[in-house]
Amino acid sequence: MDINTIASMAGVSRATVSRYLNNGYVSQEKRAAIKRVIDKTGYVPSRQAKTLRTGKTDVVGIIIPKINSASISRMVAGITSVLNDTGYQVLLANTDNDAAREVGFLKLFTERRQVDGIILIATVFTPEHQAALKDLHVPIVILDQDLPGYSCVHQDDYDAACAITELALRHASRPGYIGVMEEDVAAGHMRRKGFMDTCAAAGIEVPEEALAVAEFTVDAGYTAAESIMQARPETDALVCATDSIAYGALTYLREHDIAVPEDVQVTGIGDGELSQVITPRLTTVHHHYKTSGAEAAKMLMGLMTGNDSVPREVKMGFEVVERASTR
Amino acid sequence: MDINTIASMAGVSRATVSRYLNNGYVSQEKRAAIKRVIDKTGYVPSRQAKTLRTGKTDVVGIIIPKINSASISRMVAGITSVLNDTGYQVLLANTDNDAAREVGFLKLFTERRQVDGIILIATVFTPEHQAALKDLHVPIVILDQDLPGYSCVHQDDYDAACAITELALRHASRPGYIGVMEEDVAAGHMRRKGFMDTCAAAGIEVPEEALAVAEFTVDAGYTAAESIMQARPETDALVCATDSIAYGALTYLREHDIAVPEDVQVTGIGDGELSQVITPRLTTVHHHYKTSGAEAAKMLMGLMTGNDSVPREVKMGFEVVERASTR
DNA sequence: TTGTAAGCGTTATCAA
DNA sequence: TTGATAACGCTTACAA
Repeated sequence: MDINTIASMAGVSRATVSRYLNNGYVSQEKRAAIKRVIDKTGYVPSRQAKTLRTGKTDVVGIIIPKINSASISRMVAGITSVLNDTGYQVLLANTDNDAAREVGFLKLFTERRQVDGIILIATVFTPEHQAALKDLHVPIVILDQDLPGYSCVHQDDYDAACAITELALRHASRPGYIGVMEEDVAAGHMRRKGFMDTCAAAGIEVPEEALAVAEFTVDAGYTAAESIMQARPETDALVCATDSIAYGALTYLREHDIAVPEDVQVTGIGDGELSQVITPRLTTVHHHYKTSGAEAAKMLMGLMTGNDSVPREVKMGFEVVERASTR
Repeated sequence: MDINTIASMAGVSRATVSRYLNNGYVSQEKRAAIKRVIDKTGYVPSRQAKTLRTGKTDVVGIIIPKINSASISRMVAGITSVLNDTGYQVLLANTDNDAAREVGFLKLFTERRQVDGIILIATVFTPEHQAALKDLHVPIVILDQDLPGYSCVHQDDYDAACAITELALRHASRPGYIGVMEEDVAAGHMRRKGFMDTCAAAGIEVPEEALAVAEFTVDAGYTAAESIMQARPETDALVCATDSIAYGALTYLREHDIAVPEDVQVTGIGDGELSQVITPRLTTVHHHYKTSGAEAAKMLMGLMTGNDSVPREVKMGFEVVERASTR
């Protein structure tokens, strides 16, 4: 069932059918005849052939480090919600936290000309990333990370960390910090810097042993809290780079009968669905992850349609959510 | 940069280059010459053209009701982990819990011949689903639901519900149940049936007001727990169809100073990452979601390569995880 | 072992 | 407003 079949059944040339399918420029009679045949046969044009001819795929590639993460899945939900409504489909690449694979998919998508645009949720940017980004010949939007020179949508990590640290410092003077790797500029570097700067501004010097680095998991949060509390038992606040890490810290403190928030305050960043469910309910920063995904998708649409060709950077707002894990 | 360019640069015909790219049957010299040219130019064959010619897309479509759900994202992670290693790519369709869209994507994927196979994580099966499934001309695997006649991978929902209910009944005689819609055979009907049958076997009659139906969310769990506890304050156990619902129930009980597990026991099903983090740690059933996703992907691979053409049903095992929310 | 030639199903250009 | 005709970039008989 191809365009030729339809054309002959409708008694027109295939060029006319093609016009019917696309712009228009077809007389009423022919239009009706073609419509009738298509309705009857259920003909659907071949995507591949169209793509081969036009170069447009109507697919956008999205590259993510991990799917089963609360923040990332919220961003993906935001992306798909706007893409669904615009006729684009989503090719999903999950790198499993492997930065090399990230570059691999970047190349794959563009070399094979499989996508009209890309949304990249990255953690680190290696020189290989930079090179691959340079070679891209489709528009790209970086999500959740701020890479100068590229269109991106990201959280206000520095200010969020400052705000939550300030809140913790209202009733604490010996804070500890559990962060993630510095190479992750957004969640690692910026949040840590926000914490450190705020402490410094308050005249507080944070000793080395009150600083820990963890993975993005509950277990890692547990272990990091343990190491800080053992090295410096007088710690009276644990500021954590993510909610998951904070969950782990809370678990450690509870198991060791350290009262939260009386003895030690705990804060997170991100505001996962469960932060208001754990005990004590977690004070954190609400980030608009889903909205940022939608924003990125809209921005990419703009770039793909060529309306919007200047790179823009969108920094999302946030809200401090004060709950029971701080005083 | 197409196959003709490479051919003429290497001094061979494009058929030879094509052979080089695919099966073989090329002399050593030509092979070397072609390799040199390809290495130098970085030529990558066009996917579209290949697909147009061969009909194979090397893409599998996956249809899911929701991305930001712990169980679903674990299944997707399992799927992508095996697909990544086999050279297939993933076209992702998120229906946002809209069953009509589910059918829409099913049709879209196959009519456009965009995928070589489909994995469907569905909740309900309407007559439209059945019709669309009939019309499919690519292999499909149903994940997390048992649809007779089709290849599927699903959890042992009935036995899991029985097991967890039995555990709760060791120290309870007036249990309540918070389920999800019956139309969802796996999570709705089977789990509820497991609960009811186990109660009946224990000689317990569960009154109407101790039965609630909720959405798959924490908030819905809270509300449902509220309605049961108000209608029947002597309730001494709340068996919940999912962990999220159980989180909500725990929150309600805590806010109303009802001791868990002393006054009311609470159980979930699914074992999300956070179930061991909340207070009290949740007794639940561990389902191997990620593994089931991987299993489904492998099964689909078998169907697509034509090795495995008989539909198979895989029922995953489970483990009861006894923690602090039961006695 | 290699080359020629005929498609795969579209869209776009150009005349009519 | 319509219809030939030439691509788009590849694979695969078939013949050499």
